[in-house]
Amino acid sequence: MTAAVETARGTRRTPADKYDERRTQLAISALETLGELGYARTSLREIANNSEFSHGVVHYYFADKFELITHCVRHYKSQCVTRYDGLVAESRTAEELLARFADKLVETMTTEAPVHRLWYDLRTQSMFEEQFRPDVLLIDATLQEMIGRVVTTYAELAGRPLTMDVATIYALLDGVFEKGLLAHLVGDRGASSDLRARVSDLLPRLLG
Amino acid sequence: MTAAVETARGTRRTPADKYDERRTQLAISALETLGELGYARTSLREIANNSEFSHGVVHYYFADKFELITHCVRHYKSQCVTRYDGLVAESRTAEELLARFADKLVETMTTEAPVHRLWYDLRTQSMFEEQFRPDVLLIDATLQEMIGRVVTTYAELAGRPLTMDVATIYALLDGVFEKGLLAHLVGDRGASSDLRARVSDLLPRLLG
DNA sequence: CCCGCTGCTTGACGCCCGTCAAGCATTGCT
DNA sequence: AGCAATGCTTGACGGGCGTCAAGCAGCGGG
Repeated sequence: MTAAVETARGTRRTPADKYDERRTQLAISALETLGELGYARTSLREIANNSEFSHGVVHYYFADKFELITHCVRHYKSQCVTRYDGLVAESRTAEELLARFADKLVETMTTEAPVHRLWYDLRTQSMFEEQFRPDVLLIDATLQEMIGRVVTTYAELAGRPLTMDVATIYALLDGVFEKGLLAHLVGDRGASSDLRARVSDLLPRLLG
Repeated sequence: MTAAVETARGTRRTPADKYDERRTQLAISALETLGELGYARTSLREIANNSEFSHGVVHYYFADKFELITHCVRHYKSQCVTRYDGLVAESRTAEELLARFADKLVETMTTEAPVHRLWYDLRTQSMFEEQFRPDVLLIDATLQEMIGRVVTTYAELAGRPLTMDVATIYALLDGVFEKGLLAHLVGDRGASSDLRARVSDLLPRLLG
């Protein structure tokens, strides 16, 4: 089984690697299509059309549509976990962290709007379909932890304690971000500055 | 045209009334089905199955699927605008208003979960599909005004000014409610008490 | 009493979906 | 060089969808 074909002595290019690579490649194509059309209107044929493969290949790498989408959201998660870790590690003052965090939120809202609306789409789907819940809840918890690292570092730099639990803070920021994203997508020019202002106003209020 | 059949002298039971009545009746059936299955999985046949009519009747009262769904969301809006007006008018102290508001949020989250997840579903659909945006934005503005009436009254009763604009407050509460709804739907027993606690904690912070 | 209109059902259409089997092309091993 | 396994394409399937046309039932007006 698993006839490894290591070219030299190193562990290079096993068939399993190729396989996983194609799965990820298809998952990326799928994420792009899903981000463009949304879950309801995305078909496997459309995903394949937006890739360099034909529609039948999906069933070579995935058992069914659900396994593909699951693989997609896991890939998405692996990308977004570390999105704010850089500015958390680098910022030296609370004010700097807050400014950079707000800027990053605005940037990701504008430049990665499709993937964010997809996230909200899938999270809402999980309210209807049980199948999605494990992955959605895991990603939601991961995002919450990410936000948690930002705000606890912010509090430490400010030398003052947080007066709210991280889960609630995440809910507040999520509401602000979702409102901003919708405004941005419907063409509201003030969406970016509104988001920045709201985040900049909100975080200082959370300190004791 | 429009041969009115007023029975007595009053304006009673014109054919147009019957027509609108059926439209609303179908819209209610549609809302129930949509709340159960979500937008992506709801078909016109399924809607008709959950009503007392057959699948063809939809096209007698609505031009197409989109017109039906539009009629649905408008009916939904007309129901929810006044949801909190009672407690706004009746509450005599800020504390009473806050407690009743939090209770009402919890109650509506638990007893009307399907229609709320449908609202989040449609709002997310509007991020992808332009057709939905006018109605979604109008409902969102209506909900925001409703929340605005609650919090401004709350501030007046407390004798202290609001230190945040209504749009931002709506975003915060929406984030808290959406998180609560998801938790409730996945079976989290603490969802209700969490929502109540978060709202009870949040509103006092918004006063100067 | 019968006719015609309104309200609803039934059935059919073309389309697109997820899925899968069969076959072709390419690669890599012996 | 020849063969077998791998990787991908093609085409077909059953089914569900939105839509719509034709037809039936029941009621009200002449």
